[in-house]
Amino acid sequence: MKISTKGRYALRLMLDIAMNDTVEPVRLKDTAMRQSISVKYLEQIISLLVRAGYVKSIRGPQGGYRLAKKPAEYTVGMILRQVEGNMAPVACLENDAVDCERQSECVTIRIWKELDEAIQGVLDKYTLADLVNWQEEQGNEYII
Amino acid sequence: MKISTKGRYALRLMLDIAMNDTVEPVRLKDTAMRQSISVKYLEQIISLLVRAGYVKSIRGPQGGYRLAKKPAEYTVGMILRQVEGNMAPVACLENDAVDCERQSECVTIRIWKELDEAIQGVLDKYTLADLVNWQEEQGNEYII
DNA sequence: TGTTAGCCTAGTGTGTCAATAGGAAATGGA
DNA sequence: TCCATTTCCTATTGACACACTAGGCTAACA
Repeated sequence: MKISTKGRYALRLMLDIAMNDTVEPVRLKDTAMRQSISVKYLEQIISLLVRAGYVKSIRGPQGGYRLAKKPAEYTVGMILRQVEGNMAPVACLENDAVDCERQSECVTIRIWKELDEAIQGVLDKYTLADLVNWQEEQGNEYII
Repeated sequence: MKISTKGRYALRLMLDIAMNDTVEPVRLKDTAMRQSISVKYLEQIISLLVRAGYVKSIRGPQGGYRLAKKPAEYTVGMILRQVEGNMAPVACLENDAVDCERQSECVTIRIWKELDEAIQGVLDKYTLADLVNWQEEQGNEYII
């Protein structure tokens, strides 16, 4: 029951882009430095976000990445679901789940359903904008 | 972000014992039949529950397993945490976590903390007794 | 003393995780 | 036009966990 590095890094990556998008787009090289994650690994993660249309890329020198929309338009859940796949705690709650033959007599699914709702509830309650605000409130002056 | 079969089976196993504990203790062979899980795999899972003191074993012929306490005294979370290890969504929230060097500037941890509370909240809200009730309400007559 | 149960440890195939590696393609500047 | 920079794409790899299976041992009842 763990969120993988891919999911956690994706969130930090999106936050890093949100916070450093100035005149120039954000280069992965710089994000990699700031976040202590390899460029190569970030490339893989961001390709998922580009394909989803969450991030726009600009190639060549002075290229980089920009958010496609405003930070407030991305919930944490949207980002995690994009890179982690489904965030449901059991497979039978996934959209494309093959239905389980025990489903009719299954009572544990009630727990999993409520758990799923609780998880998605928290993850969709916050947006990138919230993270940006928190980061600005807290200790960001130290980093500059 | 998935609960493993070990966790899911443990819950079904405890529920099965709770529902079939009569004069004779519950044999794994029977649970295996009812739940469509191999005896060998159930043995491994139940050994974790015996060690935790959640289940008492009786050896020899007419042996089997009994719950050590009443169904209402086991929350779903207790059972899952026992076999799955920690149910925290990120490693840095575990009891014995080595502290992360980025922790002071980390804002994503606020999300993970709230997520963790939501998860434990749901899992500790229900007990085995609830599952027993649900099972009795619903379709249990079909199985008999 | 044999059968029936639980107890214990080892092994195994499969897959995912968490990266690293290498090169191709685009683009702006000298 | 060439070069440096940056994104894009695919392959590979080591480690580890997952989900079991297998085999033998021990306790207890009849």
